[in-house]
Amino acid sequence: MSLLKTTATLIPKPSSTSTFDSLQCGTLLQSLTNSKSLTQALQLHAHVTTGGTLRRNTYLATKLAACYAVCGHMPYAQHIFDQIVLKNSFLWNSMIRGYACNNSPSRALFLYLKMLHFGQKPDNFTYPFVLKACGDLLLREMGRKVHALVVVGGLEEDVYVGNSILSMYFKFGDVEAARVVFDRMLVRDLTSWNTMMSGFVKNGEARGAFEVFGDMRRDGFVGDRTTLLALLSACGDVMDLKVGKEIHGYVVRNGESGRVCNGFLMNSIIDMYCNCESVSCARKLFEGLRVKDVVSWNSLISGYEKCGDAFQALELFGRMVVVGAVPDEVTVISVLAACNQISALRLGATVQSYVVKRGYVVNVVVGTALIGMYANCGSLVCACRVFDEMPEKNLPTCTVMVTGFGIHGRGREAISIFYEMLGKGVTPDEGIFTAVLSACSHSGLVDEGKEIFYKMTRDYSVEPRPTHYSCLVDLLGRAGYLDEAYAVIENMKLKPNEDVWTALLSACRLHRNVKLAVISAQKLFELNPDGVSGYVCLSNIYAAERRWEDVENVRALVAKRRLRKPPSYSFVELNKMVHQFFVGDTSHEQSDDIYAKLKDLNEQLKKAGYKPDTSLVLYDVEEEIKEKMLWDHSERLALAFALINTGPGTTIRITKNLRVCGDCHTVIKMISKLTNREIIMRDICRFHHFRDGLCSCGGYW
DNA sequence: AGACGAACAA
Repeated sequence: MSLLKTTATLIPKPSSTSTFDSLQCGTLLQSLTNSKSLTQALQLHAHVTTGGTLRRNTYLATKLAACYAVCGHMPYAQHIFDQIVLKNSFLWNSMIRGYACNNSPSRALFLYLKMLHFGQKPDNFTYPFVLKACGDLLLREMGRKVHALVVVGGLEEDVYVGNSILSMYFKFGDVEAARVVFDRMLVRDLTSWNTMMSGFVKNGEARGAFEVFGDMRRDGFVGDRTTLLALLSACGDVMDLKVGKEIHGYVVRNGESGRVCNGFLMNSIIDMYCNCESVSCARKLFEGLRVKDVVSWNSLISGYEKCGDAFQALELFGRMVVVGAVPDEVTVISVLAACNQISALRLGATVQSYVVKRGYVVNVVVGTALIGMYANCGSLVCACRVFDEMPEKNLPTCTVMVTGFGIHGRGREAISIFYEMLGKGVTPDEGIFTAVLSACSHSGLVDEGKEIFYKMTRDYSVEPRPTHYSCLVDLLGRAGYLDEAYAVIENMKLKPNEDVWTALLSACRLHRNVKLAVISAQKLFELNPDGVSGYVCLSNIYAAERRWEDVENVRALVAKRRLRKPPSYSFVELNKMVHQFFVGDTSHEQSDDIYAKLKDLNEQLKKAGYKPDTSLVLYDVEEEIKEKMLWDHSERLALAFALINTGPGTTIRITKNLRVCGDCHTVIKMISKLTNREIIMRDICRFHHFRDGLCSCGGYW
């Protein structure tokens, strides 16, 4: 019997016979529990079942159930639990622990209530898991009641129970309550301090975490790995690279002792560097790691993605596959986000088939990332397919779908997803209101949008943020209700931010209202004197009125403040490769062909009646140069490249990092007719579907 | 028999 051989040393005085007595079995089970050895537990289970030993011996059965519970094998644990008539508190506690620690907090609470019902008194071993379950389920009321019971039962001095209470309040986001509990604790250990620190960080109060750390040191405690983990994530949150580097140094210096060194920490340091936007430091550390686990790869890939370097993220993913490291769901999520950034539709689709091929479950997070990728890369059809096929949808899932419909100008569908979600009893948050309001404004659904805005506070007690006001202003402004939009701003409870004034300013451009434009521009420049897009917009407004002197003044202001437009660029994907073009880019290998194509197109368009709108060029140069500058725009380069390299009738997808300019909009409309192509263009605001000389946005963008 | 512990979706 292999079990005897492998575990014989664990038993102090092995019996001379080939069977264990119950005490020895119990001791053995204890050590199996400690080492979480499920396979050996199963063997022992089979051994003690023969001859009905288990049924007769409650002591053994209890130990075995506990062992299964700790190993996370709850069906077996439950099976044995059900057969035991005399259940002691150890058994109850073990079962509650098993469920609480294995993703079944509601079952844990159910058992806890059953325990009370059967008259079994909860003790200091019961409460930590009950509190954990309340925290995980965000059951605030129940959590507070359990806390009260702890106090009544005189168990609040137990440091384990106290720490669990702290942790629960942090999960609720109730930092104040946690603070009060902590201050009243008579006994505190390192875990208490660590729980405080990580609790502050999790609730977005990194500064508080640093303060707690100071108090901890003054109280004579020395931190451990967990302390460092909390500090590292605090550094990342407030972008404190200096302290982050100090911790890195500390870990390197103390690494040999083994007290602080492990992979967890190194990965955390990579993550910290990325959050501080020092990806090169993260890269250096990553390359030097002897053992790179999947989290190391994920940390750096997501770091590149978060810092906006999607190409590096994808390259690293490629290398990961080549060296034979196995990506997981988290990798896939970051890679999809990278595809999303650079509109790599075909590549993103390949990632989806990879997910299917590897047999990964498309869980709710992966599904949500897929929807976002497809919608943002221009394939609403694929986005909808993923959405419809998802067995489980949550709030973010609906938010990306609503956003997806919104940016494609399909407001009605966006609204219906929103109401469908409300109908299922999901509580809406700020984010989904932003999504649905912006969808309304892109589709000109004024009444619907206004209604939703007022419902937000009235029916769902979500207080509008500046972003909601900017959606509302955009909604009213685009539709031409400029005075009403202005009134909304004047009556705002919060201070209007840049976005709000920008929304009004763009509406003024659309409806040629100079008076209000000047007011909004002034407010905008006060808030952000260096934001060049505001000047561009104002200059366009003056140009449309042929007020050249004012145009000149704006230009002079831009020159005086030494402002430059941020570099504008466009992406286009060909054969799963994403090509990036900057303004006036000549670095592409097909550059000559591209410019020849554009010259040719320009001539054909002029024959068809195209007149370049050079008033949209902000720089003070000659007409001829202005016209040439228009034809240097990145979206035209990308378009010409796509026209050269794809067959007739192929849909072209282009993505631009800024707003598409008015002249390009006209040009692309005409080209769609001239070449008989469907051109789908994404800019910073929304999608434009060009077909047969028309655009889905109807001129309102 | 226990509390805390890295990467990921709007």
